[in-house]
Amino acid sequence: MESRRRAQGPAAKRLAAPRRRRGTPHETRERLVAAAALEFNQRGFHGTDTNRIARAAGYAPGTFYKHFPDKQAVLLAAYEAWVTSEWQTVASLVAERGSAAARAGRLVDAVLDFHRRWQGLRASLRGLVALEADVQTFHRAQRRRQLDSLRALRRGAPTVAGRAADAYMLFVLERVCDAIADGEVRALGVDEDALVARLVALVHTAIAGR
Amino acid sequence: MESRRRAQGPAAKRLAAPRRRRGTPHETRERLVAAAALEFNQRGFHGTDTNRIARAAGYAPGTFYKHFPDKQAVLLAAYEAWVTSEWQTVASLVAERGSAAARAGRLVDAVLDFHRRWQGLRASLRGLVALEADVQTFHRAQRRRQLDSLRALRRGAPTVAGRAADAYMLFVLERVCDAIADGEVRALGVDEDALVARLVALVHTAIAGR
Amino acid sequence: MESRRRAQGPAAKRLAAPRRRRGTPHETRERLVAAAALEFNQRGFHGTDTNRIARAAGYAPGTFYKHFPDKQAVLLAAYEAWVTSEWQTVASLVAERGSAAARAGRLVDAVLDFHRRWQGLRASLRGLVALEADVQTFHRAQRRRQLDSLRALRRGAPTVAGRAADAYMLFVLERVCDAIADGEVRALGVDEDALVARLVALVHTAIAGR
Amino acid sequence: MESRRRAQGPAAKRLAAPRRRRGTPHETRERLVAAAALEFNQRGFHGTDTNRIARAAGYAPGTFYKHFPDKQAVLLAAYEAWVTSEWQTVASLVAERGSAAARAGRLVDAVLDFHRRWQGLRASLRGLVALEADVQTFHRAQRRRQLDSLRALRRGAPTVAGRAADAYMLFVLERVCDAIADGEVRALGVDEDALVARLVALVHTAIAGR
DNA sequence: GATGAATGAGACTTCATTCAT
DNA sequence: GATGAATGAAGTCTCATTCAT
Repeated sequence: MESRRRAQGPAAKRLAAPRRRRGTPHETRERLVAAAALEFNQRGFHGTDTNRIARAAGYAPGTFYKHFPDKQAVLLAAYEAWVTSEWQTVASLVAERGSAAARAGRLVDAVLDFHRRWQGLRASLRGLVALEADVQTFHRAQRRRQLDSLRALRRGAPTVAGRAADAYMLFVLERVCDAIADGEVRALGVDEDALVARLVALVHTAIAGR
Repeated sequence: MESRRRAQGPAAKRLAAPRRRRGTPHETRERLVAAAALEFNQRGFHGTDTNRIARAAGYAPGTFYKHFPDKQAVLLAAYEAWVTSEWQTVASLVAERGSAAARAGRLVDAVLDFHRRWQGLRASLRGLVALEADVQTFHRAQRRRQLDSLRALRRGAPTVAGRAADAYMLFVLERVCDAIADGEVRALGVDEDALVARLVALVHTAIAGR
Repeated sequence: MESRRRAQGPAAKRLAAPRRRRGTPHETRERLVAAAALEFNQRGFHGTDTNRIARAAGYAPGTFYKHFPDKQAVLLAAYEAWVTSEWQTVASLVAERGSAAARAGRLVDAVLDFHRRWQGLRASLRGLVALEADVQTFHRAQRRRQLDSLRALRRGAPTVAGRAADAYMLFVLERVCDAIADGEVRALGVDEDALVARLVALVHTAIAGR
Repeated sequence: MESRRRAQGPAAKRLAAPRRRRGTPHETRERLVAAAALEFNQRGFHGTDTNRIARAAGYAPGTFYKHFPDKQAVLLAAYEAWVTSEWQTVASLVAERGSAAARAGRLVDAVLDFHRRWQGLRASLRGLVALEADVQTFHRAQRRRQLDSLRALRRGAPTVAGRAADAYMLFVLERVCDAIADGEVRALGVDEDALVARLVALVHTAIAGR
């Protein structure tokens, strides 16, 4: 009954692991971010797990942690990719030729499209921004970038009033697009076009001076 | 029926008796809802657990499930309590005497106050509305109630355009108040008063016709 | 391809869980400690896991964490139980009637027996004491208790020299008993009885004055 | 055969080139052993991983497994290197001229120094010796070498009694030096010098006959 | 009605090991 | 010989939920 030690035995050695090189680490990371964005968008941050994200990207669980320290880190990466992409689109639309009205219309359409595609991710994010300090910090940094870009677009004087107007526009645009994107507007029997028209008017004012 | 106390043995300790918080089932339920609202507000839906909620309310884990089928159910109950309370306040403010401008100001203040107090709960909710069918259904029902109330307040013609305007106002009010409530506005260096002024103007227009 | 949310479905509810009340929580805890002691003793701290300990004690994995904050905590509990038990035995042997020589002999036998039974646990402990601050703190507290008890047993002057002699005895007793207990002595072709005799002599000196 | 450098493109960065540490396989192995010894000493066997060891030695994870079949193998290699080094030092000290007392003093100092430097490695080892058959076998082989060396040093009769005395001395020396090395003695308020004096006396007896 | 110990699926993360390059 | 991205089994811990008392 004594000294029953050394229990590990030969089975202590870990098994092999067939693996396929599928490009650069950077590509792997991108695949993970893309898979995570999709997962978060469809099931929410708390509705998936890192194993599932890795599998969706075509990798084993461990691979995830070679590229991100934890689950929250991909969220941030996915968030950043999305914001960057959206903002580039917006910036190029604003810079286009054409009447301010036309540009405003295209801009609202583009934002609406982004919100439709990333509705779930956005919803998850809002919950996390309120509770996770890192996410909040990141979110505010993005917002600041947006505001700064807006100011540059306006070429106007960086008065506080201007900044408040910009912020107001961002909040309104964001919220109304969310409402349309997640189907709330339609479910409420509210006319989407009427809301879009309001948004276009709002944006028009903001970029008209340019 | 309320005298159920632990029979105290002869050597009854001087320690404050465990003091069972008894009462009607309704009271128990209310305490649970209140505790849940606080918990969700502070730590988010995924940041607490039902045991913790029960304990915060002064009950054992099992008690929770005597009153709610699952965790989501309290969220809905807490949500309803909050919306009802907010809307009663709003309705009474609108109904007050005084200029539309004054009433609009008080209304915005009140909404802002609610958002400040329930910032965390609101943030959690947004994530859940997008992901959980039941929460979404519930949320839309509340929204419909709000729109219907607004229409009644306006006493105006229930045109679709009016409904769109009301919805727009709700979305804007909600989003900007959230931004102020969670500190985003201040962190961005944006003038809060300027934003509040915009909200008041918006609300003023909506209730002016009354 | 949009809004594919609400993925949880009915399977989101957790399943039932038949459970049997097997006594007081205190008894549960004791069973867990006992099972952990056995596991650590046989497979080492890093050779088992908390799920296995729980199962060995007749419980589900979660039960473990109702009684201990983490794996290290049971280690400490098992350690304490063992030290207490050993020291009670030792103290009662020292207190017995009879010649100092006879008592010294019985004491060494008893210590040796403890070391034989808890050899694996002791070995694990030594590694942890060096690396985990909490374990080290705990270990030193136990050691201090031993030294204090020894001083009391000696009834002698609490001189530093006396304390050094006591510590020396403890270390030697411990190490040689370990060597005998884990079979090293026999494997080396060294005469166990000769070593035991040395220990008895050492202990005799220590308790002779009493 | 050593000129394998990354072909540097035309735009070769000024950054210090990756500087491959090449050399004979033997050198690679030695570096790995040295790095492992340090890692085990600081963080314990279960506190590091083979990737970390490889990196610390300046290599990639795969390189480790070109030189050792598994993690345990480096431990053994590090252990052997250390024991050999210690024993060479001890042997040369014993062989020195001078009084037995002086030599005993220097020997204890040397052993204590070794224990201080390799405290963590030693602690890890003790846990593994009890649990891993290979480590135990290896450890006993080393011990036998020590005992045999001691006998040779004594030039005396290889009686069993003598062997027991040698073993006793080794155990005591080892344990007390460990206790001093890991700070336990000081933490207990025990006089280190008094313990060292006892060790010197013990060693003196052992080598006096020489 | 309330209790609270117990459940167990499952999420997050680690790391010894492999193999295509 | 070396590389290092990838592997995947496994361990630690959580928490929504149940049911015998």
